[in-house]
Amino acid sequence: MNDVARVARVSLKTVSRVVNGEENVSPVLVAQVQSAIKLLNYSPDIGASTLRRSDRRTEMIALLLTDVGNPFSAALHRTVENEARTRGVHVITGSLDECSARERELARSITMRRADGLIMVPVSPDQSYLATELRVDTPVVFVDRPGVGFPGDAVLATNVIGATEATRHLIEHGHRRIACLSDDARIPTARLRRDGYLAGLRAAGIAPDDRLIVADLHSETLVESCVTGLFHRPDPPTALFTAQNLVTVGAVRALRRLGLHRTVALVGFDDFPLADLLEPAVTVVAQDPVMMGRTAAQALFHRIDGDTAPPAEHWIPTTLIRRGSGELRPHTAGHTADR
Amino acid sequence: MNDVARVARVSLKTVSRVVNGEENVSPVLVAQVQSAIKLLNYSPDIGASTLRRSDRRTEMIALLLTDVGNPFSAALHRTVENEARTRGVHVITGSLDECSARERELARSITMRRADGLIMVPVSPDQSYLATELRVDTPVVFVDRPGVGFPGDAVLATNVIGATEATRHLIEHGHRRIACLSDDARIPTARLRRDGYLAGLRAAGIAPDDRLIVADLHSETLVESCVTGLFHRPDPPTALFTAQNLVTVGAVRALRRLGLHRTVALVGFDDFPLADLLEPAVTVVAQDPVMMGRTAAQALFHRIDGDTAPPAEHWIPTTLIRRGSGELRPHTAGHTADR
DNA sequence: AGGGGTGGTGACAACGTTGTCACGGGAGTG
DNA sequence: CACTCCCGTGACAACGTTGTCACCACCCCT
Repeated sequence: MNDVARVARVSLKTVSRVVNGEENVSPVLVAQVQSAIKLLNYSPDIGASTLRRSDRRTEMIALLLTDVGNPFSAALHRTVENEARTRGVHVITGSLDECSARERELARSITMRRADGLIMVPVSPDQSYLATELRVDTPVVFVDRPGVGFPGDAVLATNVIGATEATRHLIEHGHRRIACLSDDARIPTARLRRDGYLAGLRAAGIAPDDRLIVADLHSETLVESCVTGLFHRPDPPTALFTAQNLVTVGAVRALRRLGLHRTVALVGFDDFPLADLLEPAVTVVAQDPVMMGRTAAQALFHRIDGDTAPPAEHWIPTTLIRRGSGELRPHTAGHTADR
Repeated sequence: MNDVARVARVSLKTVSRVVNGEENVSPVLVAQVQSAIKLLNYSPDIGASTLRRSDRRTEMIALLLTDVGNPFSAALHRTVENEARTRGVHVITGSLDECSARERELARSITMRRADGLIMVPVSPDQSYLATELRVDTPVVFVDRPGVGFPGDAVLATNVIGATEATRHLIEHGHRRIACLSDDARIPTARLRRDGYLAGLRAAGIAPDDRLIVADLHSETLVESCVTGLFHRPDPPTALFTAQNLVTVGAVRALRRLGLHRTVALVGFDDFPLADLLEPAVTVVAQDPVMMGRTAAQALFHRIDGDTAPPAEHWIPTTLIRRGSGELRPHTAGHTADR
């Protein structure tokens, strides 16, 4: 910028004015400065600018997801990016992998980078550390799961309602022995979806059977062996409710292998690409990651713009999508656990 | 930092030394400074530090993808992030959407943020603008497609070889009328894959039939209507080679609708989740996004570390994965009883 | 005892930018 | 004609850091 000023024969400040499009600079000087900028390939340094400006905006927001490679996270990311783009704001992302240490580490890093705001899928059981870690007045929006111990808006899917609806749907199709398979029980959404499942059973007067409720299925192979185990027991379920994406896919694989995919009903929580092309197509309770991302971004920008209302919860409804697997009726003929 | 110095009763510089873990500070002062840091919740400002340091590293790299929401991009992103994480570097991403203007816009923004390096899937026909846009000595690595007009390493899949292999595979299973469906012809990979297809035909002495070669299928509905059209003509293909992800999925949908999915063979370029669970499971030429991401990141960091060798091309091999759809033999029932 | 390290510390300038203030001059007002 | 006002411009300090240099106090040599 110094060089530009020298070449354009104006002061530093005038260059600054031109670069920032301020008013009250004579057209002659504007032209001089602009041609000097072009001549020197000058590019302003946003970091230095941020340092000096009074508002201290970096025009960057941070987005901490479970895993930028997974479809739900990627969809969120894309929506947040779209929303940020309209404001000329950049998104800087990180994958947490359900690891608390990683969450703190990234929060610290975000702070050192002075992001204007933070959208996160909280992973550790408690976010109160943000109070000291984060710079004051950095707004935080939690997505998918509520934050604990730190005030921030939350954007949440209707997990309980959706799971109840899935369960009721299966019950309405004649099932009474419905298994509930979920991933890591420490994840709040997993617990809420199981609660919804239990509520669905209760509403129909069905006593839950602990042997049909399995948690901590955090890998696809675990899901497969669990499902296989269920159907090698005397009193197998006639339907499955799978409380997460990867669990659903694992269950499909297992049922396929057991030859039961046209026999055992299945409803999954969270939609996934190609669910409609499987045979049978998979009935799911779909979340709306686009709506969640947009809502979160808009909430964050409101806060950045100075909204100081108390933290709000935004509930994004889920939708039951009937595709076939959830409409199978229970088979009365003896089950065929192959082999 | 000023406050910390005051509270710890040391100079600014000593605080800096402690924060950066420099040697030759007496343990007593280190302890004083650290407790002052804790007391004040001090967090260093990486922006200010970057501004002053002689190396000017921001510890951020930029990653420009076609769309962070699409599985191939998301997989690349995740791998690059992993690689960057080991070096304490952040990744800042952007989606280009095959839009040249967006590419330039983001390149400019990256420059203003002074990213240490850039990994990009080039979208516009020419990247020579980077020479003036980018800060000198900012290394660039192109992924998936070569860059034009600007020197940078390139990490490329073996598109031609992979497409030839797919075509040969179909020919070996008895097909002679093989359609080639690809997306936007302006995308280099689309052209290369078509070239590979043509080479495969040529090697087998099969004359290409222009009516079986369709490009610019940039939406799934377009693919569906195209496939439908192909099979309503007198001389339909017995096999399809689809040159991209979404095209493959569109073709699966169309074949399904026509009831031809067990009749017409299909090989797709680029793998996708659940391809193995469709019926028939989809044979693909799989790219290796993990290897591509890792290679790109490593190449970039080498450059950042000062490697000044001339730009290199890294070829990442593709793999034919036989799953069923590509092993279907041509049906003789139809018009031409070839066999 | 004197000379040459070396280890620990701080003063100060500088990175690239913008906020603040001051100044000169021309237009508008009484 | 004097007074005010505002417009266009620039000088200067400051943002939060770190590189450079200088300083003092010690220790180890001869």
